[in-house]
Amino acid sequence: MRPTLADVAAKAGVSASTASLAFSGSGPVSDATKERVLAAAAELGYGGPDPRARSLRRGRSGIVAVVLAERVRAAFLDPVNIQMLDGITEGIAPLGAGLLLLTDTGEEGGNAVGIESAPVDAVVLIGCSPRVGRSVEVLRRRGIPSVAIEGAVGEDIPEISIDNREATRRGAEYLRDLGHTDVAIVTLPFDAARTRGPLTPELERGSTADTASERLRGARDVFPEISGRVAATSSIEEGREAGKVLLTVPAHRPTAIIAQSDLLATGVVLAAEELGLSVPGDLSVLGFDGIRVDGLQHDLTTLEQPSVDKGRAAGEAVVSMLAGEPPASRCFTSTLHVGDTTAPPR
Amino acid sequence: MRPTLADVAAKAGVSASTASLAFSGSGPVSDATKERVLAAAAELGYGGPDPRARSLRRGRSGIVAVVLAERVRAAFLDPVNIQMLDGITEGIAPLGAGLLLLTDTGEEGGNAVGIESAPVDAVVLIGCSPRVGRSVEVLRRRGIPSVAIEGAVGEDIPEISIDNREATRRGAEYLRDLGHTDVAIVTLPFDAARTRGPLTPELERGSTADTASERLRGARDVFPEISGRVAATSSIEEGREAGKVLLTVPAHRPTAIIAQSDLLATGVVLAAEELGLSVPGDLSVLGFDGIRVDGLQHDLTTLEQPSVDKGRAAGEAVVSMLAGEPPASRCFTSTLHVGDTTAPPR
DNA sequence: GGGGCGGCTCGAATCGATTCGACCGTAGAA
DNA sequence: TTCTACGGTCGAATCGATTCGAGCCGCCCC
Repeated sequence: MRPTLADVAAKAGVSASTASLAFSGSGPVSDATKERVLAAAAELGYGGPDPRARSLRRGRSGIVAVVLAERVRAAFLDPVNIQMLDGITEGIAPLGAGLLLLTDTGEEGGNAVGIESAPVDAVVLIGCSPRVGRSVEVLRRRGIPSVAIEGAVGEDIPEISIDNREATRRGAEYLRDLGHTDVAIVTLPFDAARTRGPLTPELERGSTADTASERLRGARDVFPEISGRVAATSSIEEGREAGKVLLTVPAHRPTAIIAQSDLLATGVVLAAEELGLSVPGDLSVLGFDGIRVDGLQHDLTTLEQPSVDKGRAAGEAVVSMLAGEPPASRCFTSTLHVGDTTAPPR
Repeated sequence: MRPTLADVAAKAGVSASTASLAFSGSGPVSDATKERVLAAAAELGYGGPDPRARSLRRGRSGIVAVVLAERVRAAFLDPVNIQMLDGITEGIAPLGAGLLLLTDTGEEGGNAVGIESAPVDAVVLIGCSPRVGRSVEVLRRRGIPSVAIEGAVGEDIPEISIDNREATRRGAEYLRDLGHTDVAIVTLPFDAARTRGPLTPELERGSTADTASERLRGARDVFPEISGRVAATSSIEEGREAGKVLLTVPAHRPTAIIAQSDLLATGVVLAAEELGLSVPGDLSVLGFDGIRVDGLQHDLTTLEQPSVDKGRAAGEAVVSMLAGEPPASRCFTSTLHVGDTTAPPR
């Protein structure tokens, strides 16, 4: 058996309470006693108070969960997510808590630790679908503060978002003002199944992804008849594929493409160039996010969103909720960055 | 007060033990009773057993910690780390555990949850310095299985590594066989302070980074007099800066540069091209890792290491240690991938 | 010398669930 | 009819630490 605090206390000739005081540092303990306890601990090979017991008693575990909508590798492919993660880290810094990575991939398999069974103090949901509703209900019951970034999951949980629709509209207006009328779109996936393919009314109607829907609405505000492709995820590769399909219909080739993420936009640019089209000469491309895509030769025209701020806001939100303050949603605004991937149509 | 299992049991008219059985599913409970308990729980707004209490009693928390050597954002900049993370996820899948992200950034500040105070079942250290030695000692005392990836941290903790020295040597030999004699190197940082600058004997001597040291040795095996620059981190930007410095000394410009990571190598390629040098015509560049750098026009000549496998092996190692099996180290081998960034010198 | 006060230490309750062995009633077997 | 077996339930101990109020002791001051 591994030694416990009680063993250490016994060895040091003090009570368990005193030994606890000696370890936690707080509370009045004479130096002599403290030293005796520490010595006893060292001798017994005691590794300090068990975090499990401590967290039960204290009611805090020092862990904040981050729930991703997709598997870890996929999520981290997009720098936006990493930036948000970084922001969250900053936001919860006063808590000194660790980040527990969880994924919202359908039901939890068997013994899998999910949102419901992890000893966490708070939860940040990133881009989660309403599918997590049931889990969120459990969190509410347990009184675990939760915040959602981009994704409405429940009434009383605050949401950190951006002006997806308005931002996209501004971008679309910019394209229109340049003279574009023939515009296509490459969207993020609409459902949990991440169906790839043409943009159909069914897909739109069955959408569980607010971000994709809102950005699409913004585009429709300016180009009501816009059509396009739905990507399976936010990646350069997906963008390239979608771009190829959209651009190899010469009869009706668009003069501009709105992509719902910079990664997708980058893919579209690459697809265009592979097809011998010049950007922005033959094709204008508008992105979304404002990340710097490593290696892309262009300065993407895009809607810059404050990813790190979003993460930080989410972190700060759970901190204040943990402190008993009421939850507060927050909406950031994006700004149009005009780069060199947009120009008037030929 | 939030309801507890006892409250639910009372409401349902059963004992706490029976209620527990009803929730955990295991154990013989009549359907009628189970239903009554669940109904009582629903009525009371009970959110299921408290994970904290459960983990204390069971002795397992369902959480595996991953300790990174640098802050989250920095670590995830390098795809190698993400790949390893993904591998770890696969490796520990049978555990169904969540991944707790922790960083080894010096001492733990105040209330910060560190390796020592987090309720984890196992720990995977990634590229950590011996600085974590003290924490590892605590883990040993607590009997928490630990594994290190690339970084010797203690005698009895198994290490998952690759043949850093031999691999680099093979790469260097390849360069030598191509005819290069004037070769420089861009290394990963040698110390926790991440000092950037020229490669000096002091830096080398004070190294706490095995990976950088071993790869350097491998290069020295072939080019004993090799000199170069130390980067502050593995990134394209750092590689570019180092490359610029190395290549703007025309009097003694190297014909080949060995970079200790693909990100650094990419930066070197970009630096060369910015200076009007052609790769591989004027300069050969050798990388390390075998990641596909998004957007780089070249097919990097590099030493491919099995990152995902490393992560998976680490995950499997902690799983087997958790099952009581003795720890086992493992060393993978890297293979030279010849791309289009190396050629004989002019 | 007595009262009071302050600093340290101790007991005991508590956090919330899990689990093992005991117990009970009934049904089937001998 | 009695014994066995078994499904179902309950009590009580346990996991390991924290915390609050009480108590003890010594010292200072009147």
